[in-house]
Amino acid sequence: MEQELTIQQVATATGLSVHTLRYYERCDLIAPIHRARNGHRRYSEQDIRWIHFLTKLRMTGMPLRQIQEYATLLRQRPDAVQERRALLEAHRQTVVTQLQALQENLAVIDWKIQHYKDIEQTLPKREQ
Amino acid sequence: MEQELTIQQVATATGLSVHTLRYYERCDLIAPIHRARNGHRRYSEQDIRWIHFLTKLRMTGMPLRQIQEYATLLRQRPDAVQERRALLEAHRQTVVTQLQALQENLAVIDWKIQHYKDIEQTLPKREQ
DNA sequence: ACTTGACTTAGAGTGTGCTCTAACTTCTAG
DNA sequence: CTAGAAGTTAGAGCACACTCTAAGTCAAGT
Repeated sequence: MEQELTIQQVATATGLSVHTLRYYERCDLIAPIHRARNGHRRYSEQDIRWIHFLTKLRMTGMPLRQIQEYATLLRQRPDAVQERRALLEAHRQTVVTQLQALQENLAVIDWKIQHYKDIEQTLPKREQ
Repeated sequence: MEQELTIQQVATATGLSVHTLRYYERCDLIAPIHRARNGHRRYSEQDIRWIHFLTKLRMTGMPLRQIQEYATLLRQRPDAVQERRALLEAHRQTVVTQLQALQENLAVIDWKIQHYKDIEQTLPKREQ
């Protein structure tokens, strides 16, 4: 029942392009994928799960370099749970900071939008 | 009482580098800055205010291209308040979406961190 | 007169993260 | 047997946002 997916299927399932999947493997973000007899990649369930998680890391802005470190740790020292947690917590902190900054800057933009609305309401005139 | 700042002072005040300030001007994100007799830039209060606002836009991920459009609108059609508001509101929407995605992905990372904590507590063993 | 330091320009270089190309193989269907 | 679709590789190319360099100008201080 081991379902092995082709690169195209994985691309569809994860939203990454086949180019990106190969690129990530080249950069060691993904461990060397098992090959069919003809040399084509066959992704396992576990591969897919990892790819899903790595896209979460990417989408929170973790650089490929750091994901690569995490991935290496995961493969070479699977029992180094603490180290992996430390990496995730460090990243978590940068995301939280990023989130706060984003909210503050959004507030400024919202304020500006409101300012424009006020101007529009007090009849079409000029403004800085 | 018109305080005119040098590029270095503006860099310090805004957190941008002098290189970036000149680059932004070249890209039309900043209107041509008034020059002293020797050709050196002298930034006005208004210039500073605009640069501060543009950094908010940048920090929320607005591409330079879009900021340039907004800046052009601001300079060439100062009474086009509605158009500027439309640009800001479109951007606002992408920021809100971005914010939501960030929070969802952060939740996944938090879940993973908690998972690691659980493993660490149930004595040093292995894990996927 | 000379050095120092802040500025100027055009243009080259860099880092990140893809994205695409060319040339090739391999499998399947007609 | 052949055409076409899907995969492979190494490596080139691209978009974005800076970042730096080289060569020069200019004003102030010693």
